[in-house]
Amino acid sequence: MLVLTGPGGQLVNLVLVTLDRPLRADAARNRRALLEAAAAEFAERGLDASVADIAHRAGIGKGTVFRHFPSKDDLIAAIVHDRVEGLAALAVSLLDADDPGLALLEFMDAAAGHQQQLDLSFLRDAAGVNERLDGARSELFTAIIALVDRAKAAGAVRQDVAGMDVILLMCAPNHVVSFVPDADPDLWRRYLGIIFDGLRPEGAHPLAHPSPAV
Amino acid sequence: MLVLTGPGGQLVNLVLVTLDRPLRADAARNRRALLEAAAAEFAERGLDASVADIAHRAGIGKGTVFRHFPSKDDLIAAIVHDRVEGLAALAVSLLDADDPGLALLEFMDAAAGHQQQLDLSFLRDAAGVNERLDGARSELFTAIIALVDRAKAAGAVRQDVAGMDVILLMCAPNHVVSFVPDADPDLWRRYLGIIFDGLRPEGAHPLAHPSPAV
DNA sequence: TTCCAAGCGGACCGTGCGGTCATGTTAGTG
DNA sequence: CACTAACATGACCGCACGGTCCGCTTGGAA
Repeated sequence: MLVLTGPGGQLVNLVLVTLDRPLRADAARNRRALLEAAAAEFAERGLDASVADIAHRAGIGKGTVFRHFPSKDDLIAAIVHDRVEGLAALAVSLLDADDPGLALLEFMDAAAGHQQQLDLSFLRDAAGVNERLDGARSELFTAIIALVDRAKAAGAVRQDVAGMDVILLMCAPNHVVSFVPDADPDLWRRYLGIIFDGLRPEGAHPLAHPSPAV
Repeated sequence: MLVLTGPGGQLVNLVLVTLDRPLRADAARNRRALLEAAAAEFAERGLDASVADIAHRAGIGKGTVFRHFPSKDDLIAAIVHDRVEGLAALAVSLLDADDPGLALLEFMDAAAGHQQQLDLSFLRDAAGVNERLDGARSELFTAIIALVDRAKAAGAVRQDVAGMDVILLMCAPNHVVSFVPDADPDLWRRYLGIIFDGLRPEGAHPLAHPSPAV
């Protein structure tokens, strides 16, 4: 980052956008190991896992972590970006499935499965910090909303449910399961089932509160 | 705490159980302010709120906090104990309501409302550390299980749901809502509605995974 | 009014964190 | 080879936290 003084005295930040020179072999290897270790560590101990532990797990020095990512938040954002992008691609691909209701269920299933490895709390914490992440996130959100709209049109989910509801509720199964120690790794499926049943039209009771805006 | 050396050389800890001498007037006042401030701070910033901030909010010194509670965990446990006890009393009182289904819904409503002010994550974190808390918690759990059993017997909730499911799911609405910034404080009611609909017998689909043990 | 145990408070300590930097190492080009 | 830019490293820094401690203040019984 180059910092200059512009006319009027205000600071001008010129961010040198990654002119993606290919990484040296060792650097690329370390970067892969780092991302993998960080994902594993975050999955096991949450976002509070220390950079030092991550570096150790990756078999590299702590300084190397900060060579690849300027801050811990950027490291988190990189991992999250990958997941969000993957989920968005899945959501889009499910948009032309035969059964819209099943497609939505399949998506929520995959989303919960991914979250098992990384809590989605970044959606709250890492919003606004990283431009690329924000883009991927809104791409994911619009795909989910389309998925929900199709399911509603097909009568597979209740009419008073909105895309945002699914976005929020897909975080619930794993969170709920995190309370039970030594839980079966598939336990979240039970609660996804219950929650999805709550989204179905049969036996739906009027909701007391409107859905929040995206 | 008195630490002695017993026969064989091992340490013997004699915990002087609170021989509840009445607190001096100022101490009682400070203790009330402390508990109130801690509850508010934890509600706003989570369990990571610092002891120093809590003390400042209560208008007392940091040392005073540790005079009343030997550690931060004990402070948390005290607050949690109160809430758990309150919820348990409510659950028990709802056990002889006319409509078992409505009683369960009412309980979950109250539970979610309380959690709005204090995440229930203590159930995971503070287990095993505090004996009194463990007692209150198991009291709460058995009351909830009874509540669910009554609702099942009345046909108000699906047969394949267990008490533990409700215990876990009652944590979900507030967690889900925590992702939306500046959310309406009543938004959790929407998701409680959806989740409770998922517990109803109408439109229930078989669940893939059995309920965890208590 | 006296007196002291109970209570108070904030300077202080050890620890672990995210992040930096000067120095040493290595991949890859010629 | 040799040579350099890219890269790796871990000691180090500043900070904020939970928790301690000791000198001071005060409630309340006599």
